[in-house]
Amino acid sequence: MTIAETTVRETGQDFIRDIVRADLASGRHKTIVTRFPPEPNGYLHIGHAKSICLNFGIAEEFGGRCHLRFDDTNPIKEEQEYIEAIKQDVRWLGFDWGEHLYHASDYFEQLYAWAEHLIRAGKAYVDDQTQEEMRATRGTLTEAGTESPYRRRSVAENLDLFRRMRAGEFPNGARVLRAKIDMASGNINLRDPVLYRILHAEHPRTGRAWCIYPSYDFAHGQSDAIEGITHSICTLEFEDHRPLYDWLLDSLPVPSHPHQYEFARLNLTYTVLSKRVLTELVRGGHVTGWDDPRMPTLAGLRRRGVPPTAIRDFVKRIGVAKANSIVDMAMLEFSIREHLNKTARRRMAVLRPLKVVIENYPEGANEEVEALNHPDDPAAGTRRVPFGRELFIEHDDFLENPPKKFFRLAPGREVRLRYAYFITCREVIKNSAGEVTELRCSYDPATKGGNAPDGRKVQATLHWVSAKDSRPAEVRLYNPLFTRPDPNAGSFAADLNSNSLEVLVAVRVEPALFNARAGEAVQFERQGYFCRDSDSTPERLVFNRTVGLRDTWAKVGKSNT
RNA sequence: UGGGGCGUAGCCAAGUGGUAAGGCAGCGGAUUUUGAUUCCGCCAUGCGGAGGUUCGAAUCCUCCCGCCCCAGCCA
Repeated sequence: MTIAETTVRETGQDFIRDIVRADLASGRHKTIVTRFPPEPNGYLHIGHAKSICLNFGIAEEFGGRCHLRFDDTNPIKEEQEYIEAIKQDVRWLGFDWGEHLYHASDYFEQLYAWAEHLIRAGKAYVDDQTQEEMRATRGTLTEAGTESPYRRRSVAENLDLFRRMRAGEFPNGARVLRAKIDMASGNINLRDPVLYRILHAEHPRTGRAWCIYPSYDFAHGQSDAIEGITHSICTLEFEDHRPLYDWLLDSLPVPSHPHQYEFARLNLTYTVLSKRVLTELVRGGHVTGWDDPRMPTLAGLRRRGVPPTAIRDFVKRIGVAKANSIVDMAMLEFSIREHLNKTARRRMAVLRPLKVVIENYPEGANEEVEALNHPDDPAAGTRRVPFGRELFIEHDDFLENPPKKFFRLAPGREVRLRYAYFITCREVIKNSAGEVTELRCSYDPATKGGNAPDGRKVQATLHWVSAKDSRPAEVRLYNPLFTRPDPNAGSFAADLNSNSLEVLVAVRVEPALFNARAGEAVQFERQGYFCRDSDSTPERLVFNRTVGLRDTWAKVGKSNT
C-alpha cells in the first residue's frame, strides 16, 4: 500500500464520508455543514460520542462547520441542567461549535409561519379527534388508516382554529395540527402525521410564550434548512421519516433542502445506551448519579478517568455503517489502555496489603530508592520511594502452596521488590483462623536497585510500599453494570450486576500519590490505571480504577484451578 | 400479511466484476526490573442459503432464509 492510500484510510472511510466527498467533487456543495442535534432531556453517553465525532469530524476533515443544536421541542422532558451538561461534554470531547449554537426553539416563530403556509396550501388541517381516536383510525402495519372527519375543513376554519390553538383557547390534547398526506400509505409516518400539539408547559428557553409546540418531524428538517445544513446525519430508526422530511421541505418555502443520511447507532456489550434506562438507573438509585463512574455517560467516563482522546480513537476504530451491531467492550478498553499506557505516570499502590518484615534489615533505618515515572519515557524522570524494614505487598503475590506456574512469592522463594532488593520468604505467620497475616523475609543488600551482582535471576518483580511511609486510601473497582453482554433494555432490572462496585478500604499508597490531582491518570504498577475521585478529601484519598492492565496470569490461574 | 433497512471470522469493518484490507479478541514465540508494554508469527478456499449470468462473482440477476425499525399529541 502506498503512503497516499494509508493516509486516506487514517482519515476514516465510511459511506457518509464517501457521499460528502462526492458532493464536494461534483460541486453540489462548496462547504459542508453538519449538526449535532441532542434533545436536552438527559446526559450524553458514548453513543452520542459516535454521532458527535461523525458530525464534528466530517466538518473538520472537509473544512466545513458543525452546529450544536438543541432539539428542544418538548418542554415536558427538557431541562436547562441538561443543556449545560451537554455543552460541557461536547467541549470535553474536544469539539468546538464556535458561534454556531442554536435551538429549535429559536425557530418557533418561523416554524409557526410555515405551519400556516401549509394550511393555506391545503396541506395541513386541525384535527379534533382524541388521541385514542387517532390511534384507532391510523390503521395497522398491514391495513390502511381511515381519514379523519375533520380532514376536509376549509382553509379559513383551519387557520382560525390553529390561531386559537396558539392563543391558548384549548386545553392540552384538544386538537392537533396534522399534515394532509396519505392515510393509506405503507409508511405510517405519512398517515397524516401530527405537526403541532397543545402543551401548556414552561419551556426552559421560551418560558410561557408558547402553548403549542412543533413535533420532531415538523421542527427538524426545517431547522436544518434554516441553518443551511448540507448533510443531516441521524440514526437508522429515522430512515422511514425521510420521506416526510423531504415532503415538508418540498412543501415549504425553505431557504435550502438538506439531505438526511442514516447510520447504525452504537451498542456496547454489557451496556445499555438508552436514555430511558439511564434515567431510570439514576432515579432508581442503582447508581449515584449521571456521573457515576459505572455509567456509559460521558460524565461517568470522565469521572472514571477515561481520556477523551481514547473515546475519539475508539469511535474511529468502530467505523460507521448501516448494519446493527454490538461492539465488544474490549475494544473500548483497548483504546483506553493504549492511550493511558503512553501518558500515565507509574506509581505503586498495594490494593490488598500483606505485611512483610525484613528481619535482617536494620531497625530504624531510612532509605529511599529511585523509581522511574515511566519506563518508556525517560523525560518523565524519576522519583524517590521510601523503603523500610516493614513493607506491604499484594496479598495475591504470595501463595503458601504455589501451583506450577505461579512465579511470585512463596516459602523459601526469592523475588524482586521493584527498584529495591531481592527478598526471600523465610517464615509464614498466620492467625488463629489459619489465614496468612505476615511474612518474615530476608533481603540481599547486594541487590540494591534490583539486580544481583552474581547474575542470579528471579521469576517475579513485585510492587510494594513502606509500611510507615505509605498512607491508607480507598479504591473503587468497577465492573459492568449488567451481567449479560446483551442486556434487555425492556426489563433491565433482571440483568443488573449486583457486583458492579467493589470498594477496597485498606489500600496503601506511596507518597508520590498523596497529592494526586483529580482527573490525572496514573498507573498503579501491575494493577491498572487509576485516577483520584472527586470524593477525595485531604484526609481520605479515593481512587477510581479506570481499567485494569491486561492480565495473562489471571487467565492462566483460572485454567489452572 | 404493509413500508423501510441490514446480513463478510468470536466482535467491529473495508470491499462497488479481476481472485477476501485493517482493528479488537484469541493462540503461539522473542524481549522485559510491571505475568504490562513492545516486537514477530498464526487466525475466512470463504462473504446468510440455493440457483443463474460471466473467462472470472462478496460484488450482477432470480428465488429463499434470518435479523432490526415503524401503528407517541417522544425524539
